[in-house]
Amino acid sequence: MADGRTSGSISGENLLFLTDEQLRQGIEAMFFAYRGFTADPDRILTDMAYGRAHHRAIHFINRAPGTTVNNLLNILGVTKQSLNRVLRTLIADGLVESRVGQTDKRERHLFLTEDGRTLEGRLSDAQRARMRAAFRDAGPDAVAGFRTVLEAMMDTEMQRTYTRLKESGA
Amino acid sequence: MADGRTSGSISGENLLFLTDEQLRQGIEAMFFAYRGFTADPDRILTDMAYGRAHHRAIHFINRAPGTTVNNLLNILGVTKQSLNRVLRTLIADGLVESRVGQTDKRERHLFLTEDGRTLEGRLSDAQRARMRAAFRDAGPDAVAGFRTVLEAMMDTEMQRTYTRLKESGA
DNA sequence: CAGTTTATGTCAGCCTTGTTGACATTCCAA
DNA sequence: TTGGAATGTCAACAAGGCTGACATAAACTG
Repeated sequence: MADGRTSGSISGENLLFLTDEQLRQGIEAMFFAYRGFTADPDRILTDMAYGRAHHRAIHFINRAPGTTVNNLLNILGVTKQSLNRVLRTLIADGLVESRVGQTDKRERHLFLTEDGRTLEGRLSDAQRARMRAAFRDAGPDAVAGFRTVLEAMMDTEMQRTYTRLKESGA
Repeated sequence: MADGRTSGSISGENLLFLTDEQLRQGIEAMFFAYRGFTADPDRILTDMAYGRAHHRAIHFINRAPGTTVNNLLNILGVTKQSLNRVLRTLIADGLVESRVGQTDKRERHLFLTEDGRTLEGRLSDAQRARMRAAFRDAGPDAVAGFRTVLEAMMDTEMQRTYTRLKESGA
């Protein structure tokens, strides 16, 4: 199967979109598009002393204010030690506030400060601008397909996290 | 506009797919899906002493055998120093062969060895399997939309590279 | 055709961000 | 009340980005 020309052509249906060549194009599209996806916020971040990891933390703290470190860990899929380094700098720089939980004092609840929200807005605006342009160029049907495929590419665990965030949103 | 509810609702058309909330969901879908996209090859690679950078190099050398280092640099969008570290280990381990150009002796042309092709197959199979499952679940129309949006998300320079590769393919 | 400029690739060293291991604090249940 | 589980922090290391300095080959220029 490694170099078979079509991988799903056993059936009689029109499965030409499942040929290895089509899949490879999808893989490469994913690779190049992700670069574009991160390019604009990355540019903003390197001007300050931050990286993509800081952006991710800021994004999800903004999305779910008061979230715990542990919850953020599950969303981001990194180790707590790795996240901790990022959080430490964000807290030290006054962009994130960490409050000890009142019911469970082991927990730290995370919030963006005013400065944090300002930076979040800058980063979001940049990233959304590109996404908006892409969505508008592609049209609503293409966008629906885009999201369907992306969801199907996630692990079930990620899907659940994604859906939970989605539903908490609007 | 940073926290406006809709960003494109000036027009009378049905532009509800361009609301900030929809864009944010697209952003998060991209984030989670990319994790899934890289998860399977990553697992294979960490067993050996390689990382995602090695995978990318192997992928595109396989895609365009005989490519020069400089060409690969443009495709991957990293610095030559960064790529060089990866190439050096791949060559040392006998997965990639580097031949001095005959017309222009400054150039090095890159090829996968037999072992290199074997690893490439393993990685490709893993990544394609997930992509195939996602494509099949989503169906051909969704896949078309997926690719349309991803292409619209690339910089024009990347789009050109992507298209060139695509057309050289089948 | 000699000297300079350009193209290409390599080496050294730094930074971000991932990893594992060790540990302090807090909570809860036996 | 004490021992284990949960939560978060600190230290040290590895991968893979980056810039800067440099060697060599090719191309250009007077």
